[in-house]
Amino acid sequence: MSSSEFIKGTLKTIILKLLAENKQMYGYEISQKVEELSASEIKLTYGALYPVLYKLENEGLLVAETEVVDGRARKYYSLTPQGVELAKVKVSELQKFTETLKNILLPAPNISLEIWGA
Amino acid sequence: MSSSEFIKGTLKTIILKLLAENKQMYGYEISQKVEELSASEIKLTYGALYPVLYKLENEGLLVAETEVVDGRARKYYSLTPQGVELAKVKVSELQKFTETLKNILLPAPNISLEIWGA
DNA sequence: CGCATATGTTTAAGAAAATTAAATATATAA
DNA sequence: TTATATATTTAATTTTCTTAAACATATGCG
Repeated sequence: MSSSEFIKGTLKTIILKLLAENKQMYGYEISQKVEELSASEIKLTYGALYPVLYKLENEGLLVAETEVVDGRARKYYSLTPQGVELAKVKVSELQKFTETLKNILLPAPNISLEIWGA
Repeated sequence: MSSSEFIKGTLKTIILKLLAENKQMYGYEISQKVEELSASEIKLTYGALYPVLYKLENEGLLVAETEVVDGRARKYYSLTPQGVELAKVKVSELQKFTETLKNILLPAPNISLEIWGA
């Protein structure tokens, strides 16, 4: 599994967003969901995903609950109230950032001389 | 100066894009331009900006030329032919990524039952 | 039965990248 | 002379990601 280099810095927000929408998800499910939503463009590495989940849990933004399904352990994560609040803020900030980025990536407008009255 | 956490991973591409458009820029100018284009949302830290410039130079994507202007040294960077090529690729990739990100951040569609023929 | 594949989590070592902060240097305006 | 703006460099620390492996189970295929 390899991920787009661009995802750096946005992974935390993506996880918060998915949990805000799905209430309960486990790590593997999150990675599958991101792959699905991105049409396979983004493939999370577990080495990146799980440490972020632990960190969010440590920060009190997520709570984990382990369940055994089909003989395998699954750790379901869900947002705490603080997590819900932060998800809103971060998603909004990231949306704004993508707009900004889009503007930066736009071809620079050709300043025509007429603007200057010429 | 502090930057948006989201810029991580995209800085290299932003620099390539600005140089593709402006032919010649120096570090300070790049940081000012990004701040301007982002309506002050993104403020590059020099500790992040300059090492990226050195790295791009080492990779043969940029060439630097020092000039003294008003008694102060300025290091102008411009793209090498490889840099020009990479700029095209990276900008295109990042544009695609922002579209993907937008989709992920979109509210999840409510799957209505009628889709299933109910 | 054995093997591959899919499902799932954990974690360690190393590399890459960013943050923070300070040092160096000059011009100009107040 | 003091503050602000311009401009680059770089070191220490922290954060984050990549890569890779280990551990564990279920299922489908030949």
